[in-house]
Amino acid sequence: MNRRKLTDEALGMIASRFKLLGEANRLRIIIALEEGEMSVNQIVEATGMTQANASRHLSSLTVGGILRRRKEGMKVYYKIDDPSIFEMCESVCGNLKKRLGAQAKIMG
Amino acid sequence: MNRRKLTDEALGMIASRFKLLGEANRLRIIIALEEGEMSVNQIVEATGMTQANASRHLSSLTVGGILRRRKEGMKVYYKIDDPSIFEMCESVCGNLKKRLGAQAKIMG
DNA sequence: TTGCTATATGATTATACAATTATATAGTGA
DNA sequence: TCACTATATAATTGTATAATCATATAGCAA
Repeated sequence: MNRRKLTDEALGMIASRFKLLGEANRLRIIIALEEGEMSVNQIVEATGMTQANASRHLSSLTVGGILRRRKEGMKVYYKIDDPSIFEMCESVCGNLKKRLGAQAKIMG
Repeated sequence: MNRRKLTDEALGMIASRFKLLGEANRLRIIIALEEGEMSVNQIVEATGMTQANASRHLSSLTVGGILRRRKEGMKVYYKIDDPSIFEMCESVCGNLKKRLGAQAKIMG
């Protein structure tokens, strides 16, 4: 494994992580979980997604290391495992506000 | 426009921004431009992409507010317009390292 | 066992989008 | 004008993936 290869691999991993955040429904899940741990059913209710769809997204977020899964009896609870994503969301939000503000200025 | 609608719209915008970063070739462009402004041809050489493909990605990065475009004679120069993306990349990198480190530990 | 609840997953469809090829546009000089 | 360079874009193709429906699995209770 040479240096160039490593760099490409790392790049792919970084891209994957961003891609994981690049979906409104997954962001909905993350935002819902900012309050704390929730069961799948609670997440389904909070986000308005179908159970199957929520389950799929929960799975990819967990594999991607953003969420953590805990099973208790019949229920499965998810929570944020990587709080740094909130900083990133804030960073994006801040920048969007700035851009929108600038646009609003242009529009008059 | 009610509050719920606004929230969905904002969510979509945030997701779009993350999605923009969720592509290895676009990250390649961004990393190349960390050094400073470059012409399209320079970017093509630096990243190894085809000219057409690079142009497409440059366009979406510009529309998305990440790059800025400047035309000078026959050439078009691009540069980073939103330096906050570097913080985000660092944040992701840091987290990946942590995760990989933990994995390495598990593997022994 | 049967039946119920909670979650996950297989199969399918539809859509988004990255990559490529060929071509168009714009700028420059002979 | 013609030829050349630099960049953008239309048309196409292939692939990834989000959403849905139906079903499977697991845990619990009667």
